[in-house]
Amino acid sequence: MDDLTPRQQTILGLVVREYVNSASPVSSRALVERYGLTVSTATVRNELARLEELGYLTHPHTSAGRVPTHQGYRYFVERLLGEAELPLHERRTIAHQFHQARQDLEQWMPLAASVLARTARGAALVTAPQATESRYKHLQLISTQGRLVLLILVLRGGTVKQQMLTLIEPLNQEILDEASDRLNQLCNGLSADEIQARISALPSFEADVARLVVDIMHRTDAHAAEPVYRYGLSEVLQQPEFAEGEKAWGLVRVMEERSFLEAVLTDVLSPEVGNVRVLIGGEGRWDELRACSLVLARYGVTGFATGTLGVVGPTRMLYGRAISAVRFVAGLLSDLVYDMCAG
Amino acid sequence: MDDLTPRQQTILGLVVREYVNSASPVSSRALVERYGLTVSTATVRNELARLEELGYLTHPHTSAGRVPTHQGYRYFVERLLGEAELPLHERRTIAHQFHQARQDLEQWMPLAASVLARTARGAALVTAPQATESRYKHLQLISTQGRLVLLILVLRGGTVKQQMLTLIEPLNQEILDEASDRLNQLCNGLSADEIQARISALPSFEADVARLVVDIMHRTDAHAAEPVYRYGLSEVLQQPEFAEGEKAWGLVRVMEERSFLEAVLTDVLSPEVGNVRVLIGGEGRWDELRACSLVLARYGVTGFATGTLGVVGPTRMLYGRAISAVRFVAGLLSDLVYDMCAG
DNA sequence: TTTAGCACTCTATAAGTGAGAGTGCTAAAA
DNA sequence: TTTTAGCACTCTCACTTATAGAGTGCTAAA
Repeated sequence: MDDLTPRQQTILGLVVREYVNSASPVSSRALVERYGLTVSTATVRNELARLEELGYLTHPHTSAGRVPTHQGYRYFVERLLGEAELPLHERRTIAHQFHQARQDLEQWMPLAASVLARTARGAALVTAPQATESRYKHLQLISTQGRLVLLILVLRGGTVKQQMLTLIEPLNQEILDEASDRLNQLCNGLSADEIQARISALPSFEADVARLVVDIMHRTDAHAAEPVYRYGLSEVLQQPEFAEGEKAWGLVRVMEERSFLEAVLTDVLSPEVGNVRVLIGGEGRWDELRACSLVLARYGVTGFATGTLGVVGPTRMLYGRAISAVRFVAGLLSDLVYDMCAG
Repeated sequence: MDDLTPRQQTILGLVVREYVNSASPVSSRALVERYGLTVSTATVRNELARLEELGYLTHPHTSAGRVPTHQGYRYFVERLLGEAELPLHERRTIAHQFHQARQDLEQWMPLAASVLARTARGAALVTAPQATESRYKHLQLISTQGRLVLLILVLRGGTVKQQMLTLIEPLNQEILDEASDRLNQLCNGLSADEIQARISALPSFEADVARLVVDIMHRTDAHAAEPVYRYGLSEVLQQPEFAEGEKAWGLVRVMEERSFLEAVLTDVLSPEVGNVRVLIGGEGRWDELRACSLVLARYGVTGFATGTLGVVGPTRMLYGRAISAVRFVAGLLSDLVYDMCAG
């Protein structure tokens, strides 16, 4: 993968841009006319042929224009796309929306998804932040009726888990309060294993509750089921490349099938909060995603709680917008998580 | 809409069944051969022509077989489909799965969605149960860091709301506990408006918290944002009728766009828990849904908390399975809600 | 190295053809 | 009166053929 001449870079960039706009193969004439190049179409054709030899472009057929290959998009994303930010007014609007929802934890995720989808013009995915290792913060037992008790467990990082609990014999609220008070004092800030180690010292009812708590925390750590927020799938499916349903399956699967998303995420993103990553056309590993690109990032605070967010679209995607939108929203969410985690 | 002769009913039923299986227009010969009718194809043809005159069937073109119209499906669903239940072994399997998840509140909804989708062979939608009028049950204030406090509000019916709260000056956990204890004693079982009426009698900090609580409860009652659980969209999109993307838009929209779903639900279902309702081809009111049918039901306990669930698929849907699956799962969820609400 | 010019290739579109599926109608049979 | 056999008719589907146009690749000159 030798380096391209400046002119080749310009032309590759223009082909990508033009193709992203028009959704149809780009001809040498279109490039010269629309972008006012100072060379002739023949020259452009020579360069296009060279770029094709190098693997950055293809031909759907002999007499069609050029279309970027995955490698072409990759080069575009990594070398030709600056670190542009979203325009100031968009950043302002988004920041404002998040500021308004600042207090309302449950709004963060759906808001992030819808903002991301609209800004990046793709389908957005956001997973709730998940503590690296869950740590006990607070427990509440609420008597419901007879022997049914609602257990509410708050973990560090703001995760709240609820579960039903059936007692062998009815207990009134005061006894429940005493038990939860004792557990709260004992377990504050501990991990599942640390609580486990202390169970034997507890009276029988508290021990039962503690066992359940440990169980919930283990399940949480195995990140079995933090919800995924989605938005914008229907918009993306209207793109011409998905007119025949088959092309869209991979996209719908990654949006819907948890295990598939999980596989892609663990493969593409490191567990640390870091840079935005781009997965183009499944990158050889996921054939269903041949027609899609994903722009992904982890947000949150490494070591406390992290989540992921991203944009899914056709490979013919507005990478610039998508990347800056993902970066910006990830930053906002990280700030919110930071506020929560510092405590 | 006069009544059909028994033979016409039989034939209409067979056309629907055969079309649902084969996904292509049904000819008179196919009916006679595959279902061993004791009349000739010509007789069947006469009946088919009559059924078409009456509006139950159509012709894609002169020399194609018959396809049911929306009216045809409607007649099939209302008159020809018995009140069949799912086979025992499926009911057992499903009941078992719910029994296992009995304790784990957060699992109910996703479980219901996936069971429903698999059983009814369609895309499933489930909304969390929502109290008719939310009633205060329990409040917890948890100090996080400095002036940030996590407020957890439990409502009757098992809804848990969480929200951040920024204090003017830091307060330690004991003071917070005292405040929440006082509010818990005062507000237990009250509605938002009843709490509102008592705010003036409270000391300033408690009053602030109570105002926030009232706000949250009002927002909840306006059912702004109870989550919707989905499952099985990708399967449905593989049906031949959605091969060209356009037909699928309506289906994807109803699965994804909250406001659209809301509109359909309020139009089709009464607020009371009741029978399963079927919406065929948008029933004239939603053009986007021309190619889809919805099988919907409300579950829960009228007057306490209700939610909705349903199956979305092509009009060429297994109505029998879908209806019995929706009815069965709605029953199971209602039982679970009943257990919660009785307290 | 660039460019003008031109032959060449391939698609997209339309039009035409024949086979086959399935109907609708008619007239006879039950 | 209902059912049925028979047959003409219609329309789609798959395949072929023809044509126009877009866009390239190559060659030879600037």
